[in-house]
Amino acid sequence: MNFKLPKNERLHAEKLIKELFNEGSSFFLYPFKVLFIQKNEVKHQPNQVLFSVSKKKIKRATGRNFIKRRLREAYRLNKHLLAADGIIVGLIFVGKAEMSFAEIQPKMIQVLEKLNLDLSQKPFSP
RNA sequence: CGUGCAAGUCGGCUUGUCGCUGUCCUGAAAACUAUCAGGAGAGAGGAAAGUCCGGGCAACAUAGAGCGCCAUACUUCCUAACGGGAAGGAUUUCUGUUGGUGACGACAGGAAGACAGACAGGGCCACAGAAACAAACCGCCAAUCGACUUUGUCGGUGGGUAAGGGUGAAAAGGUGGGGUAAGAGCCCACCGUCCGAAUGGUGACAUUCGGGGCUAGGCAAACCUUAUGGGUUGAAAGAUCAAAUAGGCCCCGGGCAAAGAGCUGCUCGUUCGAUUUCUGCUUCGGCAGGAUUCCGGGGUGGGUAGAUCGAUGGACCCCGAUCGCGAGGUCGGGGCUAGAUAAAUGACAGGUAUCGCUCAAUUCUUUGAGAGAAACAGAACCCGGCUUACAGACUUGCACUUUUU
RNA sequence: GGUCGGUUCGUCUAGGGGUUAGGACGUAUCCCUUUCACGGAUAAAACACGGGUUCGAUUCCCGUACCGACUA
Repeated sequence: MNFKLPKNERLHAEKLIKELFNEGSSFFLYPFKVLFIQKNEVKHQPNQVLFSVSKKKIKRATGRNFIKRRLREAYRLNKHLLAADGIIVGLIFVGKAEMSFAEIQPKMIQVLEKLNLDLSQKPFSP
């Protein structure tokens, strides 16, 4: 099983990020706000994911780095739950305190399962 | 041994699995960039932080001078530079000893500070107080006039007077003596202060001698003056390469003869044209070329997304010698030590060092087990400082307490 | 990343060295009214924090914390 997370599976293009925030669908699942959009022109290509932690919620840069690393780790170990189909996902951490990996991982699994369900219900996204 | 203060050093170590970002090597595919697999080796700090100063670097600007604005301000030195640092000076203050009737001084040790200028100028100094810069409210004093209970007291007049009172943060040099109607640097000695000279010191300044009677309240961290420095903007600076789409320009081919083009958000309307126009030839029927407009193709310039450089070998680090009180300088040898860009150092499972807590054993200070604690904090072009945050460990020096000798 | 500005009652603000820190809305009490509202009177309530300059600091200077604006 592929546990890698190279650069082409992380979202870094400014145009796609703007599109995600302006036109993507979203839902809350504490401690995350999840944004997602499915692009037809990049179908059957690897999914791209973006992690973000608010400066308002976590004041110290050290704490933000820890959260982002744990999010990345949780996604890396569980990304097989989501079919690779050109899905762009934004994971925004909205919790107030730092969380350990043992707390984050079950939440990440819930998020990916819910995302899979939503996408299968409406297969044709704009 | 313990506690406190100051200075300095360090800021856990390690095994396995799965991952992230550069570098090098090998292989695959490809031959412009770029991709994949495997291996080796590297991968946050003392403050990376705050962005408070200084410099490198880059672009732009730039005749000279002045005004303005900002910053700095004892001296000498260090440095690429600094508002940083070192050494020193004076001042203030604290402690101890000591001299003097006193004002005050001497010596030793410690601490502190943005420490130029208040006879360049204007300004401010609330309340209180007579008066806040050069002052007569109370008081003191002799003279003169008047009254009375006549050698004194009271009141008036024009004067003298800064010793005393009270107010205030601050009241016009201070102490002691002489002097006087009372007083006053009015006079003397000393202390302070100012001016000049000599000596010592690179200098800030110090010491000694002589003189002035003293003319000088505070605020410049308010305006200001003097001296010195500052061109502006910051790596998202700047340089190079460069898709797709839509414009610009050039070339080629084709269509058409008014079908159109411009103004306008759109309609109406309006302008140009409507014998399309211009040039040449002409047998006057037209023909050729160009312009305008539409369609298609090709090229080219700027430039967006994006990519590369800038950008990590440097005022670098370690060791030794040498010069200097020191900050630091010079010489020699060795080393290469993050380079990301929606932004890399992580996750999980153990072992171990440190710290106390609980339980058990025990030769009574050790052993074993258990559950914990472990700070401040994340490079963003790079350096030199400053400031702020910080669990704990170690080294050195000083002070104090207790015990033993 | 860089450059600037601000912090005053619960809220919005004035004051830029001088001792009661002012105003509006809000809050509380009383009056008015049969009652409520309106109106009137009174009261409580603040200079972000730590140093420094000064006789004296909300004001001037330095540092810290927090908030905001601009810059592509």
